[in-house]
Amino acid sequence: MKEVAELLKAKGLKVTPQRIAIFHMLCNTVEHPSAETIYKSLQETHPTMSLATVYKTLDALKKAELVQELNVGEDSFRYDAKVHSHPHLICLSCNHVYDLHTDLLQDLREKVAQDTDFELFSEKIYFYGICPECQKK
Amino acid sequence: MKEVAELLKAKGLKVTPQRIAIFHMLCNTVEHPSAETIYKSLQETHPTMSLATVYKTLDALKKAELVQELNVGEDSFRYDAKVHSHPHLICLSCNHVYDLHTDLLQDLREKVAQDTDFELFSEKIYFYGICPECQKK
DNA sequence: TAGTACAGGATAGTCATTATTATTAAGGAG
DNA sequence: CTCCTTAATAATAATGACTATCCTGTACTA
Repeated sequence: MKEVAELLKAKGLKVTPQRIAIFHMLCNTVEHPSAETIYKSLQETHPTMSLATVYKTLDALKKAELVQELNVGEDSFRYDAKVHSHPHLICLSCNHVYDLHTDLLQDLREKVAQDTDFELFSEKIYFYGICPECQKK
Repeated sequence: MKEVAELLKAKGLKVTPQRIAIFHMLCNTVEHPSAETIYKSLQETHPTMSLATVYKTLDALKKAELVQELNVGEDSFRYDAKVHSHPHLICLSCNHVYDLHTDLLQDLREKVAQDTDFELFSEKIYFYGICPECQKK
């Protein structure tokens, strides 16, 4: 919990209970929640927190590069505290979003940059399919 | 123009002037337009066409797999008549979206499927950076 | 050519996100 | 530690992309 506050401060963000709660929650989940989901799951511990605060905090965290925004094709964004660029796997059955840790994409950005003369900063890579759990059903 | 109608019919879609216009426009652009953009650019030739028709047509084309929907992180979707899965390059300066034709990603889906035990159907890959044009400025 | 199912047009509704505004609290200076 | 300034929060209204509705019109089948 302490570290969370430190990270915020290190980025020049004012440290508030709301920001700590949201960032802490994102750091300790593997779920890639949406703003709405974050809001609901913090209702218990922070019942007075406004949904607008969640959005603004996520925006602040995003700009501070403490969080990345995922765009898996749903009607809302999801958020990931693992800010290092990595691909995601989306199960079309249970709608879970999983991190993919692989070195298959290691030099990809560099190679693409060479091929296209683009100056590349980041990439978003999403794979869509059925997760092992759902395949069993 | 004829082929466009044939493609629609082949997919069991009723052939209407509006659908022809929208699909034809998508087939002959490299711009990856949004629904709004499509609507505006067809105003001249089809002034009576409703925005709702654009949305409904795009939905029909998407379901018929004649078009793919892109989600580059803007507040609206873009559409691409090149339905074969291919990566896109987004210029953060001019906001243009470019197709990337490369074989760097050839066996990627297969490898990822093996690594993760997912059954994979598709992927979306976006690279973000500055295009050669904008770099000159 | 007539009938029917489905597409189009107009527009109201929905829902995620953003803007607004008054209030409150964080964090630095003294 | 207390005051002050600035920025964050809460509540809520507004925005804007997209969807639903509903009635009219038209593409296709026989």
